[in-house]
Amino acid sequence: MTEETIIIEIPKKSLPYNFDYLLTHYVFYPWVVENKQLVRLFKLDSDKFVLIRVGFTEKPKDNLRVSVISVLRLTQGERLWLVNLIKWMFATDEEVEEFYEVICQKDLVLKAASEDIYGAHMRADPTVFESIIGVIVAQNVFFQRIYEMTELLCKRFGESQTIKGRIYYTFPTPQRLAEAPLSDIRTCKVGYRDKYIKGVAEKIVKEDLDLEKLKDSDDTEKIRETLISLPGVGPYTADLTIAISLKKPVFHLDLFSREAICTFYFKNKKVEDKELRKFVERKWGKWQRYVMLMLTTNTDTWAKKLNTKFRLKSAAKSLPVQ
DNA sequence: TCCCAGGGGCCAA
DNA sequence: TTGGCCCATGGG
Repeated sequence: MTEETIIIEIPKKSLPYNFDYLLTHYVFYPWVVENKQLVRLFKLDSDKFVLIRVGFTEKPKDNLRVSVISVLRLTQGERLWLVNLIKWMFATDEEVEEFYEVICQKDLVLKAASEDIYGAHMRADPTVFESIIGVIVAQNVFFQRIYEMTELLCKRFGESQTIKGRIYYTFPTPQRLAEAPLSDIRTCKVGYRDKYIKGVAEKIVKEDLDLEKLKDSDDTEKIRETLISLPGVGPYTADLTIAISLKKPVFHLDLFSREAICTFYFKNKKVEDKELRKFVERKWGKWQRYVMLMLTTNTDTWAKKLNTKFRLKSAAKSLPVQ
């Protein structure tokens, strides 16, 4: 068992950086929060298990402080791979200053929405597959339930390691979910989504798809088509996956985001999807996915500042973990 | 009990 | 192409 600490500097141009936001919002399994650190287990291609604990230090400047525990010593290449993955997941190179200091300041709604999570960077999943499963699980349920579903999936189909007396899980691989009986997946309380989860996994395995390659493409229309060809993936799942996993400038329309846009920008009037898309793309361009993050995070809370009632309850805040 | 939820597949017009 | 229904599960 080896342990080392890696410091990842957050470039000045990427500030402000709100780490507290990451500790308290959208913390889905296999991520867990321990002692103000985001903790999770990975299995590398070389089959080595690695536990990372990502924390934050402000002095002498804003850094991610990552503690890496591995059963077998990592090679230089593996360490580099891990650092790049963490930078990607924690969006340390995303230059959000213009968004928070300019875009949000000149818009009353975004100003209210951004106050409590000012400087938030959008955390990305390590793989596109994980994002797809995460979004499928979010279809047609109160968002609060996806915390439980992802936890059950990881505990049932992920691999585990016990480190310092605690047990940690990896996110399930496509292989593992592809070979699982539907009834086993169903035990994770995912309901009718069992066949979507297995279906996506099966297609990836059978057709030897490499969804990570999509990160290199800028043809979002093509990417969208590719994703929608997967079972259980429609426009919502594809768009949200592209936004959170591929970091392309798109946004997702769902019951929640439609209602948010119509409430705050169209005086509660119902508006066609086509028009909503045009409106968002034109108004916010490359920042549209950050705008959607603001509009859909803790909406019912900040709406009060605008003397507006918002019907739906946002479940962006994860339940407090010990 | 019924209704609804941060959709997608399917099938009839 | 569009509109309705169904699909599990859990909370109000």
